[in-house]
Amino acid sequence: MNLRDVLALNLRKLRRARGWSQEELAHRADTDRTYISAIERRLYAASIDVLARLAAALELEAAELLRAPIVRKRVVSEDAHDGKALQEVRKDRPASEGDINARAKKARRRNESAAEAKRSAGLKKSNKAKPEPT
Amino acid sequence: MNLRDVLALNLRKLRRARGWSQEELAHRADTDRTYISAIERRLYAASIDVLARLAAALELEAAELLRAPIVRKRVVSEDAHDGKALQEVRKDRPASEGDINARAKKARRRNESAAEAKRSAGLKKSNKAKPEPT
DNA sequence: GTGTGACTGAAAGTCCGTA
DNA sequence: GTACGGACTTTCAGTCACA
Repeated sequence: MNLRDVLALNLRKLRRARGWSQEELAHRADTDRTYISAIERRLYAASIDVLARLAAALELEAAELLRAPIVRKRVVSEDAHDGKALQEVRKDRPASEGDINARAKKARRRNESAAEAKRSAGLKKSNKAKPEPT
Repeated sequence: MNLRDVLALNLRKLRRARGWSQEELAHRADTDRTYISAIERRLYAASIDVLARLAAALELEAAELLRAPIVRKRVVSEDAHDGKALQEVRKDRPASEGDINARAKKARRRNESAAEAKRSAGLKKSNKAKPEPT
């Protein structure tokens, strides 16, 4: 689940929760109807500028638009709890979905041999927390 | 404080907290060295695609990168507390800074008279929570 | 009310260099 | 280690007509 999916899902859900059409949201976010449609269909990777406008239109924080949809996992334990028994869990898998945009890989195909050697040579205090085996 | 500012501040802070150079982060995020520099200088409104890569590189949620920087307000009460006495507060002002990008205004200059009338005619259940007197 | 193709201008994003 | 410049390609952002 990449951010396009998250944004698309959140946008559609939040928009409908307010009873707004795409056009209505588009108007409030100062954008076009078809653009909202495109975002909800994951066509574009919206910039944080439009993200801010969308968040403002929906009257919530921009960060909320990028948070994975909440999946409430009910605790079925024996002792009866109240609402606190519900545990919020987000489907936040690393995910290995086929990437929509092929462009991102362009940067990945750079000549790393030179840069890698040059950089790792200066790696002294950098914590290598991400081995990243390609 | 718009999202460019938030991202710039968060990125620089989180990057330095890990002791990474811009180039180091750029490498981990599969992007360019100069691009990280540009983001930190608020030159671009990064797309959510790069936002995802940056978050992955920093090993945190993308939404965290867009959350207003935390300002810890120390409670100076008489009884000595431990770390729990610190209260997290985010500077989350609506803010009215002059917008950097002039392009966004292009959509704002549309002929609203027609669209407005057409839309408000169908406004029956839509909660007009945003009067927005321009 | 929404999806879609085509189109265009502007900005994102990459890559080189220099200071 | 970072800022900043130019030149370049790709994508976004915005709009329209049509289904």
